[in-house]
Amino acid sequence: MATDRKSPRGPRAEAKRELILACATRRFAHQGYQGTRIEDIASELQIAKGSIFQHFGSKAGLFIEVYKRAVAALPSWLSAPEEVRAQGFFATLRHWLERTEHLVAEDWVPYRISLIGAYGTDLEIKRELNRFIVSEDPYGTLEFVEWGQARGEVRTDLDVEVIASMIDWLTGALQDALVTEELDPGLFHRLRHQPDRQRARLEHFAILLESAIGARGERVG
Amino acid sequence: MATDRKSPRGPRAEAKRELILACATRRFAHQGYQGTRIEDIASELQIAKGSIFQHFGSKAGLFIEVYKRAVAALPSWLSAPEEVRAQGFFATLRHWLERTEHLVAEDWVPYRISLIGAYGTDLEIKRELNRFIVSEDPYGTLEFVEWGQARGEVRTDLDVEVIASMIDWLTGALQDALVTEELDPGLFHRLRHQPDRQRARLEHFAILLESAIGARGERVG
DNA sequence: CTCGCGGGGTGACTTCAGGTCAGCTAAGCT
DNA sequence: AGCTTAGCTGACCTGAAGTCACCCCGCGAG
Repeated sequence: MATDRKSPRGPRAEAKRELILACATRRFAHQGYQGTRIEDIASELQIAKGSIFQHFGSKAGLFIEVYKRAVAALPSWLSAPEEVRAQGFFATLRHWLERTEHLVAEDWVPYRISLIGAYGTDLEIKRELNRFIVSEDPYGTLEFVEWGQARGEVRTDLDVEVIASMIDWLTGALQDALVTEELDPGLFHRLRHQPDRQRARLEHFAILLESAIGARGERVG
Repeated sequence: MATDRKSPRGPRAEAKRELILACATRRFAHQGYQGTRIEDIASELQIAKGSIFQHFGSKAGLFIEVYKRAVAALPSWLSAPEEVRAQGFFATLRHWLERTEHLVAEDWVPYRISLIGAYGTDLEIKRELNRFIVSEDPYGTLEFVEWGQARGEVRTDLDVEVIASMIDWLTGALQDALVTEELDPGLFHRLRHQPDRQRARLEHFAILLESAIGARGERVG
């Protein structure tokens, strides 16, 4: 698929990498993966196309780098303000659910990149991205769940991985539905002009999650 | 993107459409979207490449058709055997969760196509597929949820759409994790040689779903 | 039986974007 | 100033999607 020449490593090269990444991030977010042409990035930056391949090996390599940065820039569960965390696990979870729409409005780009990584490339790339997510756990979901268990708010009768996966899958899908109409099964974009009903829907998901993983649902066994 | 010439409609043409779809389905399932070349399909069938474009307009058009068929071939929730349904909503849900691995082993192809449609193409195509899923509801999740509510097993204090979306998202993600290691955050493929532990994990998800949407969790108010 | 017609098939050709590489430029060292 | 080498360049290559002018063949009319 790609060149295996070692990419430039000097300090001068680092600055250029940043430039390329910034430009690529913007273009991927707006045009999608297929819609972004390496040639365009090069000409926007007034550099040669070959240069980009020198640095990132391939279009896929460039996207993977863009993705890692974007995802790392998204907030982790436990990075909520102290006073929110003090109110507990589900308050923290609600805090992020409610903030998602604001955060998306403020800076749409990393959410969009994360979404394009999830759905808009191909399985080869997806495998790579998934490896990254699993090994880095950038949102710190596992830690978050363990924290909730330690506080006695989250059930402890099921494997942490199972609970964390459920949270990741559900909140990920929710986020995607909020970011892009294409992925919304009619839950939010159909209520574009009724923000209070949108918020009610988010609260419904919070209720579902709380019922699912809250310690109250625990089975005696 | 594609040709807009009207595709052949005669009865003779129909047979050829079927041939192309069958071959394309197999190749998409095995090689993925990007990895499948129209040229190869044509030469396998001993027909001209142009012929395929005549029928389906573009590679994307061909895939969308393949996807619709594959998804329509998957079982809907309420198509479970009578004796299973008689045991109720969550028994039916468990029935499908447990059967997924068998069904996948028996005929991997439609699951794989559904997965490739979900993650392995691009957002343009995904929009089209999502429209299909939303408008056709091929698994009948909405109906299934209403049936569960009518039996008094599923909570009625939240919108049906919200509950149905949760089921679709979660069981979809589960299915994908079972079908393809690339999408598994380590829940199943790591336990490849311990089928009983895999089954336990599935049961854990069933428990989570039951806690989430069961009528027991309903809030008074 | 032949002729004309049109649905459908054909494959060489065009386009276009990712990827390559032999040579070049310039920054830094001696 | 001369040497070395990291990093840049852009013409070129490749490979796959998509196009289209032409052909073929089945069929009904004469």
